Amino acid sequence: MAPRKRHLKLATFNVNGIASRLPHLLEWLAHEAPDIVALQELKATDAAFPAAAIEAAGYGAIWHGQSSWNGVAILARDAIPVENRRGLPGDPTDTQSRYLEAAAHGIVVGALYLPNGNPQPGPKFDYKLRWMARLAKHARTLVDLPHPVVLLGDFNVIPDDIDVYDPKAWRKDALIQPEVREAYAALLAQGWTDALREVFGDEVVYTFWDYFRQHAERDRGLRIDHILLNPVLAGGLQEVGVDRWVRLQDKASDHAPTWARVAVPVAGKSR
DNA sequence: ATGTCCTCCTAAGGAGGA
Repeated sequence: MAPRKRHLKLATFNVNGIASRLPHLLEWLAHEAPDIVALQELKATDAAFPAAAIEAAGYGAIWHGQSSWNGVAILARDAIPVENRRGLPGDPTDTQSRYLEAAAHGIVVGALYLPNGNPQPGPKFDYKLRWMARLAKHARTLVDLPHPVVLLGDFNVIPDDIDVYDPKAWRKDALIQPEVREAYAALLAQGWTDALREVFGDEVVYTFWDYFRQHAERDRGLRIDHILLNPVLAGGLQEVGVDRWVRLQDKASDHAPTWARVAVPVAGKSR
């Protein structure tokens, strides 16, 4: 008998303020029914997280908030994520809420909001590079696990020139600097599969459009929200997508929900 | 160089971040 599999939709969405984006989030959850969701830029304290509304929508959640900035969460449809860790190891003085890790639906989920790093050069860029080094060190402990692992979120990295509408316009930006691209490439080289690039091949796909000059309407965007699969999970990659309709709504976040559909063996039924 | 949107602080716009 063939091993039984089930399909899971894994998504990441930088909401740019959970308080102002809650209606969009709930509409998107109802419409697309992702199984696992990583949220970034909650811009809210733990107490202000709208757990009741999200639970009413059918999702269990864990979150790591912070006043004004940052803030990440993991949602699971009809399940409560089991938390593994909050915060990346390697710097006890780092107080920014940017990493949360949990198990849900049989998958290890590392949800991250990588530092923007602008202006560059400067202390914020240095922090970005240090954070990426810490991420790589931790990711190394996850990639070869015998379980499915996904590392997803707003990476604030433009991996290649195809991932930005105008590389020259962004050449001084932290998201495109050679050190940042090299750090991202080195992370992938551990054995992670960049799900969107894997499926899109040499086709352009964006996940973020800034608020200036009607860039969303004109489709002048960046690909900076990424979904990385370890080898166990990459074998089941089926389909990817970006829900651009969410970005084109009124009062939208500057990011669109980005997702990958994967097939995973049902626990205990396959070998 | 510019533009736009979100949050906080605290009562009206300004600062800081992206």
